Amino acid sequence: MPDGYDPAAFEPFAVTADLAVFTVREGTLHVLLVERGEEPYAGSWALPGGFVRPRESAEEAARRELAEETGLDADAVDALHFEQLRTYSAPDRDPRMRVVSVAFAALLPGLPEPLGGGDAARAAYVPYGAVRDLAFDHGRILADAHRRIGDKLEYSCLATSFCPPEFTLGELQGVYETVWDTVLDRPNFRRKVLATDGFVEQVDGPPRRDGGRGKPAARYRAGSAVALHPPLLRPEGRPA
Amino acid sequence: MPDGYDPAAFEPFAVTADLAVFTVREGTLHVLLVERGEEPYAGSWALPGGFVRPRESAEEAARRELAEETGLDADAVDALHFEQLRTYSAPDRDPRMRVVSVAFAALLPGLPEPLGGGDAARAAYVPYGAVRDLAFDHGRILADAHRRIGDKLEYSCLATSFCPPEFTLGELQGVYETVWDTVLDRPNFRRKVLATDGFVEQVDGPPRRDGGRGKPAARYRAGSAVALHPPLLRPEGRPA
DNA sequence: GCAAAAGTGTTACAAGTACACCCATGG
DNA sequence: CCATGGGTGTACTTGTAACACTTTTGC
Repeated sequence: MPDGYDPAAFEPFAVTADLAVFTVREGTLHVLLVERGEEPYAGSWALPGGFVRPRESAEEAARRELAEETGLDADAVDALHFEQLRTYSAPDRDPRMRVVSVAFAALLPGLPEPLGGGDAARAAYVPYGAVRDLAFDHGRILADAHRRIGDKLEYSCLATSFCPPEFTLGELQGVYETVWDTVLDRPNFRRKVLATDGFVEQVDGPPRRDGGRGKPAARYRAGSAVALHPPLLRPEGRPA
Repeated sequence: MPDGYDPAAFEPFAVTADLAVFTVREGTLHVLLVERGEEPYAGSWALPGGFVRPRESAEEAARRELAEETGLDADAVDALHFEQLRTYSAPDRDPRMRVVSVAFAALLPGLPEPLGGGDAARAAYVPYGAVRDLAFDHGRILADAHRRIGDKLEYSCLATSFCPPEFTLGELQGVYETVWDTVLDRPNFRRKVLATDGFVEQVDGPPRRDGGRGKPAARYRAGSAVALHPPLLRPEGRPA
């Protein structure tokens, strides 16, 4: 036993990994939520998550839980952007017992992934703006996650994680506009992205035809860069 | 009991709060370390920290532990900059039992604070560059904390937390140069800081005489701003 | 032809960089 | 009078914002 630790003197702590999973669908930011089946908060929506098992880290638990909830296979989940947010440890955050939650943010490309089987609980992608009254302190966690993702778009190449393997600059710009709820100048956005080494790289071959009107767009892949120097700052004064 | 949680099926988790406490002393970045008295890692240096108690959050535990280690009174500790870093949860990070550590970074103004009583263990401010072979994964935690503090100097007004209540712009610049291990252009630094509303505010009265040579410097206090728009970017290509 | 989306060019302005230079003080 | 640190001025370069304009497609 560690010095200063008397197991009998401490009520047990449980450790959970909770996830704020974002995706962009049809120009709207969505969050993956599950409906709780039991008290407390039965019938409320909550973030997906679960207990960290004895032989796994919080990161491993988060990936495992996400695979279970979404039905994605392990390889697909491994490829996703995952990021530890922070840990929520207020003593009363769960009325039943002492639960410390390590929160993660994850980004899904906006594909028509149906929610596979997984747990019996109902799960759905809910528009971010329509989310209300989550269970526990999950509303707070979700708000923190949203702020973090928005901030990270400024100085990292994160936005490509919201896109399928091949995408157009218009789609990439849509990610920024959706998460920031703002409108960007297309010519400037384009120059900025292309001027950043390793942010995106053009794919050879015929341009993208997605059924819509307008000129077909060139296709791009995510590049090898991670950081964005200089940053792509979000317009401050005028939020759309 | 929460659904899906069977206390008997899980070995107990212990939760600790560990601290990376930085201060600038005589132009060098220092970290507060404690010497371990017991196995494992007896005789090694480690980050200060301790177990989260049943009725406190990890943040409260961190502040309590810091007060105990440094001998600072509670009010002084409450005024310090505190920031949750991330949580370290690898199953084998402590060989004795399952310990999840919520890590924090804290900044002390560089005053000649002697280390008060506190625990029996030896504690010291160690130059950051001289730190080697910390116990557990504390080396990793400390490196993460250092990177985070350095990054935050760029886009927040954090640097004033390293300074006493009144300081000169030269001292503030010294904080940046010490943490980043670089040299900044004084005129540009000055303009940048003064151009940022609420970063610092000048104190009336006679200029600062600190015994040294040179023109006496005007004194400043930390302002009310928290963020730095636009950021004060660290020079990239030429470190020092 | 017209709307819609992609892509190019240009201009005006703000910000960051790299200096040269003057000021006040202690030794 | 000179070394040292504080403070001002300025030219140069880079990055951003705003906007006009051309191209290629579907209807």
